[in-house]
Amino acid sequence: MAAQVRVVVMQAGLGPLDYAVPEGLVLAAGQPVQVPLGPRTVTGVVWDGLEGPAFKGKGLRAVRGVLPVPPLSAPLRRLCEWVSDYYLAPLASVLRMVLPQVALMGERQVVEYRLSGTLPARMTPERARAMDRLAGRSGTVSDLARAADVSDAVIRGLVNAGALAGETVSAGDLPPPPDADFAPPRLEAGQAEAAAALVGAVDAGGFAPFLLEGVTGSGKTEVYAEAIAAALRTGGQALVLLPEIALTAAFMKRLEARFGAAPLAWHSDLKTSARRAAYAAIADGRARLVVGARSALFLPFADLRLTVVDEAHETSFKQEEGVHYHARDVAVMRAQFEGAAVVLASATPAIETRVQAERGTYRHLMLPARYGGAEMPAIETLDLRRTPPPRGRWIAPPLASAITDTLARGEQALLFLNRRGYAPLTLCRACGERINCPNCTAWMVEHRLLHRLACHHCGHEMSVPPACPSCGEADALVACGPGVERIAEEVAALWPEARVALVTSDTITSPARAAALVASVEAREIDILIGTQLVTKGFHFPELTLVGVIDADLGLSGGDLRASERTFAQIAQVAGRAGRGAKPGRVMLQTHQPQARLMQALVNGDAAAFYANETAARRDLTLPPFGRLAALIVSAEDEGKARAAAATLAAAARPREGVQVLGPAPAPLAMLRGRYRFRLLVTARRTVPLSAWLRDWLGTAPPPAGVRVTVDVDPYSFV
DNA sequence: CCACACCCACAT
DNA sequence: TGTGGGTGTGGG
Repeated sequence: MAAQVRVVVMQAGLGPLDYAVPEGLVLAAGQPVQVPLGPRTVTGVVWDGLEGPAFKGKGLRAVRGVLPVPPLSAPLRRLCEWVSDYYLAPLASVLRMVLPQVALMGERQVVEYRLSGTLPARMTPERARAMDRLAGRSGTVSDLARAADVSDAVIRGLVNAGALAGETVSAGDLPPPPDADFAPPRLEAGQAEAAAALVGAVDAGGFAPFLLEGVTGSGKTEVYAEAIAAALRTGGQALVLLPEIALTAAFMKRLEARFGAAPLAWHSDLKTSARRAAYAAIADGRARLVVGARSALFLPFADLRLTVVDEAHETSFKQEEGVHYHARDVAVMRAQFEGAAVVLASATPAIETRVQAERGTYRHLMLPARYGGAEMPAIETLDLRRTPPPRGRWIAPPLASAITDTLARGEQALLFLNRRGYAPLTLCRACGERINCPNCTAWMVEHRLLHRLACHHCGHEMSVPPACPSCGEADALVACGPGVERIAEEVAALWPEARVALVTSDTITSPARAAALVASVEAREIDILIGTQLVTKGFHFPELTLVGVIDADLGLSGGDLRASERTFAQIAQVAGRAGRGAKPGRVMLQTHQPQARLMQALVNGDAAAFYANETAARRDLTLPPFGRLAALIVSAEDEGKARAAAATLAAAARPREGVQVLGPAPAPLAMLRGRYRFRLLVTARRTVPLSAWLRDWLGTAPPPAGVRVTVDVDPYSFV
């Protein structure tokens, strides 16, 4: 009998398919291949150990050929299976994260374009926009289209018009290898002890999960860098996952200083050629130290000895589209399959992670003090009920005078408000109309810098209408509430001479922009930073001594089970930006409830009490990690259809001890991208095999045409 | 996921 | 009689 193999084709909804192996072809498990599927040739991966009856029809078709990449390793295949199983995603969807299209093209030459300096004969708004955004960039047509947020046709038009010049390049060069012993730091006693534990685990090999906890500025990076050094010395690879790739520039510099060579960065901004080279180098083990966002977790490392999840409490590690996985949890699973060490590093670990450490599942390493003798900043609340800001302003007098003092001393201040844009709501003074997104149940957010209203959920944009769209009254629209742009306006009015930088995902759009920002802050060219959560992460500015939190209560509203934990972490993180150098830091929290437990814990530096209380509350209510949750969103363009499908699905649930199905209820975002949404929430005891139960349930109740059901196991977002 | 067949509505 | 859009299905 001729040899045959089972192949997972990268087509969601299709199970594994059997193919004949042509004479003379040797196919290892994990090998990416091309196979015929109906009239087409598609990509798939040879897979081992998949259940299911073999194809019994006649005329088994044969594998067409092998793709020029090495087979996916057994640990990576087991990880894919686990992710698929746990998060209820088709194996094909998981494979799409492992094998980005570009990885499969092998060594090939590509043409990269850059602005030539000549202007096209005909200029259009799209062309102008593209050229504006492409200054200083190069890449393939599709890279540039993505970077400029225009279609390929615009880029091709510019190429034909001579405004972009092409150059044929081969796959990019790799950075030189890092040197484990290039510049080892002097560690303080507590740091050295933690580092020794990590190094010991890396040297010993085998699965070893750690929680590395230390206040902001306690030197966690230096500690886990020793574990990276150990992984490098064994000849293996190390991966550092960061929550936000935009702010990695400064981080990369620190690692470069330690290891004498820049790590390999893996992020969505990579050009095609660089991405392909990086993929190949990671797969054959030449790339030794990789830094990336959560997608880097699925790279085909040849010999991964250590994964570090930095800022492991960050909720942005939870993927909210496609496969709804949590990178922190998947990192731990990958380490388990690889037989490797994994370090979750954080100043404010998530309750899930703390509980794992308490249970002894993770080893808990604690760094008690700030590094180099720096003190923790003094945190105080500022009662907005007693000293409110003047009408139409958001900075209360005590914070304003603290800023004035800080500027007078020549030091830097940071104002934090986790809200992009100018104002979250535009209201008609005449009729009370609120400007909503046409596709979502959400307000349109004014972005005054762009002269636009934007929906932060679906991306819908419109210009600010001159008159109320409802009653037609002219000049009646007013901006309500503050966003960071509005704070910047207020700052400009109060301190006209101060140099201000606005730090949001709208202004820091690339690692290059982030690097430029860091450089200008370090060079003392900036006096006041104003930012969203982007500024809470990883910055180290010695001259920054004052942090003002514009609205410490923001984020506490809404029925999110992690709301107060997340707020605590966010404020603790942004507070940690203050006083990291020799000068002491001061933090002011503007709040309407200074007596609240959360505010008191921040003021008293009593994280332990806060977390103990939160943990007890979760335990009492059997919420994660003491119970399990899954959220299902049933959506359709027709509201009635979505509602009916959700009800049918709920009714089809098979009763089981310890499992409860709640709902359906309209989802908090009742309409998103033009689809009506209903939500079901499943609660289960920790001992229930939730994923299997969900799969069984959903398998028996397929949704009708036009209705989509998305499953979110361990949900973080409750909209 | 995606190509294709099939059906129905509507235009020519 | 043609055609375009929605729907359903098979694919090894």
